[in-house]
Amino acid sequence: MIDIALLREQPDVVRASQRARGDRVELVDEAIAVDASRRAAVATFDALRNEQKVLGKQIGPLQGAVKRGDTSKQAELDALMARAADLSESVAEAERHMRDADEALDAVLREFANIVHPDVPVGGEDDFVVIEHVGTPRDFAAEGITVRDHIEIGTALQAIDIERGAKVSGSRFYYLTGIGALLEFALVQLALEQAQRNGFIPVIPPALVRPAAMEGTGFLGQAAENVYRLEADDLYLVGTSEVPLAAYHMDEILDAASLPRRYVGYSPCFRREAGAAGKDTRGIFRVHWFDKVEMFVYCDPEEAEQRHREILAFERQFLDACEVPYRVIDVASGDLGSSAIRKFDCEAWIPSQERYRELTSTSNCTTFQSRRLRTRMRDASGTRPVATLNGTLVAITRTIIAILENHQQADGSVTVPVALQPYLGGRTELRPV
RNA sequence: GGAGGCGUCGCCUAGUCAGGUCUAUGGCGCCGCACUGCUAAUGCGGUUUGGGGCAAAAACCCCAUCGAGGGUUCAAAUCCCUCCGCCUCCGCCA
Repeated sequence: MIDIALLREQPDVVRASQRARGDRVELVDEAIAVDASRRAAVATFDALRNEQKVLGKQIGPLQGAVKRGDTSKQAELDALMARAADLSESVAEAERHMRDADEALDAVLREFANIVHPDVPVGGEDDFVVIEHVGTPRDFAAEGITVRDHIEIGTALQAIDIERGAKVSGSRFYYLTGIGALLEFALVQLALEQAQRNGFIPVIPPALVRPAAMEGTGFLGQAAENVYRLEADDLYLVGTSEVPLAAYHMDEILDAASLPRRYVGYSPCFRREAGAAGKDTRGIFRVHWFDKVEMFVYCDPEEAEQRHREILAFERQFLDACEVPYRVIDVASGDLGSSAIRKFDCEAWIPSQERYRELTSTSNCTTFQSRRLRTRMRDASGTRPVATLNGTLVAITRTIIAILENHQQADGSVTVPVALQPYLGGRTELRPV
């Protein structure tokens, strides 16, 4: 949710943001009108309610006097009671109006996505700006290697079992077996260790959350069709541990001295992939479930940009450890999630596809999520919403793809990145079984 | 799944049976001031959160807020209903 004060005081900033995202610009004036009528409704109710309370204070003692037998006050009491009865109806009506106006304002405010950062490249999905390339894709042809994709490699290693995943759970499901399963634990351990060195508190969060948590993090808006819902229990399966980590401090006021707070969560991620029919159907690139280690930071909004860069650096640190070539992109305005003002993606080179694909992603959500979740900070100057930021440390399936494909050898084996070796019992290579 | 208890402004707590002097009590903690070689102690004042008004800030005023929502009433922390959460016991499962 955006700041209503910004809408009142700098509507042009909001208009520019709407324009950059390709969202409706007229929404700004609609919201301003709704805000004005809400304030009028509030003022009316407040005045009537005040009158009612003043009256109530007179009735109390008067009734006490009458009860004690002072019948001289009876007429005065009756008059007041009559007025109070009238007023009661007006108050009730004013309250209904106020409540309707509150809901209307809330509804219109929720239609706004976060205010796009001025440096974000304007445009659609393809209008991103490449910030940097790291590493160089191998020239497999020069090495005399016919590139195999992660399914071929993973099947030979008996690390990935797609067929049985489909048999048991349907398309876009898989089993990780043997070295595949070990690879997950190795990646998770490497990630958690790195994160702890960088000041993150490890968290195993719940992967099922109540509607308020899902709603508050902004996933029931434009992304709703990709969320699994358990109808019988009114719970949602999270698509990322960003959800339980963002909702962790819901309805809390954090001491400014305790910021920034850095959490790193490990959880399964469930995605319906409703809009992606026919897309990336091969292998484990796009699946309904995978495990992920996710960084989440609460900080003073003043520091948000700096913290964002920091998270990006942590993502790069991990990709460097995996020894895969990648590039960093500044995602274009039209492709930002509704909560983010800016998003950097790290895309790894996928040899079988001969292109860069998203492995990790970090978003600066400023105060957008915290307003909905009522997560605030308190310092000498008072209370105000905190900023929240998130970033992937390792999305298991895609990272396994990148490692298997980029480190494949002519004999069918896969070289293990040095940083991962200690977590794989010292293995330097993975061999077909 | 069954039975019972509980939910008050950071923490603890009074108030709920008998609705109106509740503008929610007191303690702890915290902040400010005073006093004091320093610290401690003491005294005084302040200390939920959100919204609205005053052109802006401060001050001030008003409204809402006693787990959430609804109802009864001129009036609800207090009475009634529903829901949520926590605790205890029983059953079931691990």
